[in-house]
Amino acid sequence: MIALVDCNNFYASCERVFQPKLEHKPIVVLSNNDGCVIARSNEAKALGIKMGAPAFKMKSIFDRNGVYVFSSNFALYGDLSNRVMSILAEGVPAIEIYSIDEAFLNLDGIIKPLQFSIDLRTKVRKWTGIPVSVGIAPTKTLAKVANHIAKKYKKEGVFVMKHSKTINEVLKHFPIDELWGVGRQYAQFLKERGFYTAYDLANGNESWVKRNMTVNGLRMVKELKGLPCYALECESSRKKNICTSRSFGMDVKELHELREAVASYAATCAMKLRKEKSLASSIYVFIKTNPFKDGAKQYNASQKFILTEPTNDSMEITKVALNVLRKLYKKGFNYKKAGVIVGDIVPDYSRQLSFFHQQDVLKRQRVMHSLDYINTSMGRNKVRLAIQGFDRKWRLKQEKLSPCYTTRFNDMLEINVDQHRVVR
DNA sequence: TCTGGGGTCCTAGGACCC
DNA sequence: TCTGGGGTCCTAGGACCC
Repeated sequence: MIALVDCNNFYASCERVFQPKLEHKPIVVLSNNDGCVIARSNEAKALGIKMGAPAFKMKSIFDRNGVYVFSSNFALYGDLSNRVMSILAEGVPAIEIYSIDEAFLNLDGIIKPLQFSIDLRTKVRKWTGIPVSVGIAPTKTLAKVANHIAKKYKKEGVFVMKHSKTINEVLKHFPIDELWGVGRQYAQFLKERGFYTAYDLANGNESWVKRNMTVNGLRMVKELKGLPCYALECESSRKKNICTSRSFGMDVKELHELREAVASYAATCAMKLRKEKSLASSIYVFIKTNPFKDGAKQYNASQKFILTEPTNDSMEITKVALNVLRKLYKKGFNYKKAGVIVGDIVPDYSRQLSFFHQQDVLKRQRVMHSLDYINTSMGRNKVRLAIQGFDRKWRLKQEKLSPCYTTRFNDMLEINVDQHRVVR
């Protein structure tokens, strides 16, 4: 059996951990740049606040209902995620960390999955403050279904779906559009052809499904029937592309500002590559104007550059990215977003050093190593390329950022013991 | 004023190889 | 009359996930 453990309203729950007064209060977390709603507590969902809704359109609802609004604080969420995952990893033979707030667990050898999961859930809550739901079933797709049921209907937050009678009963009431692997397009397509529930799809004609929904659709049908098609992926696999992109906090017109931003994104990509022990062979840069601005002149441009030798050197990648940017840039537009994607990634041990540049490459590797060491121990961007800029006016808007309670000394929670009162 | 930021996989079609 | 059979690689586009 496979368990899917999913943190409830994860980002909102993270904000609550160090501010217990937010318990039972509506909370939303906004995307970068404080743009859209990307997480909601149950109370916020009950107010009808939709996932992905633009924050500025929701402002009156926020004000009227005393909604607590947060900018996203990924340092906090990432750290709490690591804590949850390490607790889950104890006591099961294998774990696949599927996303920041979800993990599949292999329950082989666990005799009482239900009691085990209830205990696990209590432990995670007690040790981290994060509430989780657990769905248990013979396949990943069914575990996802079970998790939905656990979260929605089960007080104890756990649901086991083992026997085909239970499975069929659940699938008959499970809307097709909530299935893992059915997005908006497939949902509409399937409904137009009379498939409304997971049960309808599970009993569909397999070759028809394969023809219309590719081999992935076929796998989904088999998994719904209890035949596993997706194994647990426990080794984190090497990324094939790495992207760093942001919207700007303001309109950006000038090349020198875009250069700061693109250089920063390129350097971040290089850092992510080094963290993965990978090298990239291609660098793709894009810039775009704001598509939501009515009547504004629009311009989107992008270009890929293939390197002669793969690299993860910040200076090299930045230099190439800036050369591409120079070709893309046109004066007279208000740019809203830019990004860098490094691709054609290979492991760093596969590097072929060129005969002529061997010494240079080794020297630069040492520089990069020192750079990472300083920035890891003393704070992000403590040492950076000058071109990345100093005032960085284009940076994100993050007006409602909570403290990094667990990852920054200055943000640590202070408790006044005498008065039994939390000071911060 | 104001609309996120990451990823993956599959397929078809074209170009090319022997 | 009749024109093979097996591949790979690349790209664009479309779907999905969190």
